[in-house]
Amino acid sequence: MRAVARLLLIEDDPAIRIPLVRALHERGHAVAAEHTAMRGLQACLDQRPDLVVLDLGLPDIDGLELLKMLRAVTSIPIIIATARDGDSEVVKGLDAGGDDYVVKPFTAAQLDARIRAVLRRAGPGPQAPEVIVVGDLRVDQAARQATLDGSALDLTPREFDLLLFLAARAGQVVSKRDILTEVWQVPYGGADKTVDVHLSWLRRKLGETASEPLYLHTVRGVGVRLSPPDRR
Amino acid sequence: MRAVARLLLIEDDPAIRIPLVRALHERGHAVAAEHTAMRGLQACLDQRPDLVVLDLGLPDIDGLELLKMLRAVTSIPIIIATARDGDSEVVKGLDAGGDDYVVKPFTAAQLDARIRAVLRRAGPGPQAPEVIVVGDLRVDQAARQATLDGSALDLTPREFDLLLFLAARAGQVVSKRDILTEVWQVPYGGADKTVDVHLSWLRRKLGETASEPLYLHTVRGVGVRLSPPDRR
DNA sequence: GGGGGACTTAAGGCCGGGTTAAGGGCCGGG
DNA sequence: CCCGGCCCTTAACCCGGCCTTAAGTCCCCC
Repeated sequence: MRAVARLLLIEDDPAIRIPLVRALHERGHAVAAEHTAMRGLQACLDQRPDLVVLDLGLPDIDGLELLKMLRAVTSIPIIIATARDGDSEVVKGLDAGGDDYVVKPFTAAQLDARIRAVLRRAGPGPQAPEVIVVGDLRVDQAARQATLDGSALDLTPREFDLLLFLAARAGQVVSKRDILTEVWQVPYGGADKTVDVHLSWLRRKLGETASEPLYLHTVRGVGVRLSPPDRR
Repeated sequence: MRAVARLLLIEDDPAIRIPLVRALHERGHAVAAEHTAMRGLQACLDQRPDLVVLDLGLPDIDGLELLKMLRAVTSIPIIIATARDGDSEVVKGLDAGGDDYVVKPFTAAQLDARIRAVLRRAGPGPQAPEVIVVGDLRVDQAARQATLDGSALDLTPREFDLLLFLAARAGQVVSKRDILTEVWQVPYGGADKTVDVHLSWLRRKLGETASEPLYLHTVRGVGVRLSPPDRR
């Protein structure tokens, strides 16, 4: 787990927000705070926090709507912290994608414990081993280095990120939209030709072309898949 | 996610246990129940449930101790459901390894929502490859790849969609009307000849013809059925 | 024997993806 | 502070394959 978790608190009431930021900070978290849904959404995309604490009663957009918007683009852990204590509210909040739901008033100690519980479960997430091996391709995450048949590949940062993303999902088809949002960190953009260009360069460095693929198989209409070459 | 989650409820009070088992079962879970910590531990090791709902006030061993014992050997999601509502109790429960903490009395709806939230986050364990197998034919949904006798089939997007649609309904006759609306996504079109053409190409790639079918059996006047070849 | 549904093959248009080249921005070094 | 290089983006063009439409033939069933 990360030494210090980066939290984002989205809460409009200063009487709650300010002391809560202080309390969470004292408990060893790095805390950012926003007071509207739109600013919270923006901060979420910019900062990529480890966890979001979300109030439902926001001035501009209802928190449930914001939650659904966030869930459309990210799987960041989200804890709902709100005054709405109705049973159906809790169910709706959790089903909309919330990881936990605490009702005001709550103590900082309990919120902190719930934060730690959620982070513990979400943390390792998609088990990211140090080095991913696909066929004769090795991708070393920590060293940010990839080798093919034992010889190092000279990759640019984006190329490595792209290769790492694909290697972590080896055997599965990945859409270019997913690549764009996850690797390029853009919420939604039409210009996915950039991905094509980088794929092309990656292919060249892998010693293959789109028409004679070894590792990067394009699945027309869907995306690309990284899988070991057919030995025949 | 699994079609149906296998839950284990550890709760000594029959006045709570019995209706709760019933309520969770009605909500689509497979529920087992134990009334002591030791039996719960044993059941946990034997059955390997997908999630445990744990009461803290058990007759033989305190629930917190049981939680720590479980955490020493497994990472199964555990939701604590108890009457102890003290703040420090919640913190201790979560820090001991609980994934969530609900205080009695709670509704079955809320517990169910929390169960779903925790399961969603704990996710499909290692991996859940969605592969459909019919005879020597394998259809891998995530990889969008089909293999026959172990060798990969080179299918076009529509061909794969068609094969997947049929494989998901293996053994059943599917009308071309259904294929047209589901695979081609057209509300209603008379030109279902396109389906015939694709079926023909699919047959060729499967190494069969309509007169010598292996997997794709046409049912005249009704539609087509995908089923394993007769071994002779 | 006739009719109709089904299968196959052929041809053409269209769209998605690949590759290359040029331009601009950022960063490090001189 | 300036310069140079690397890297990313954008744009343009090309290419190939896939889907559709059309037409012909077969075969089953009436």
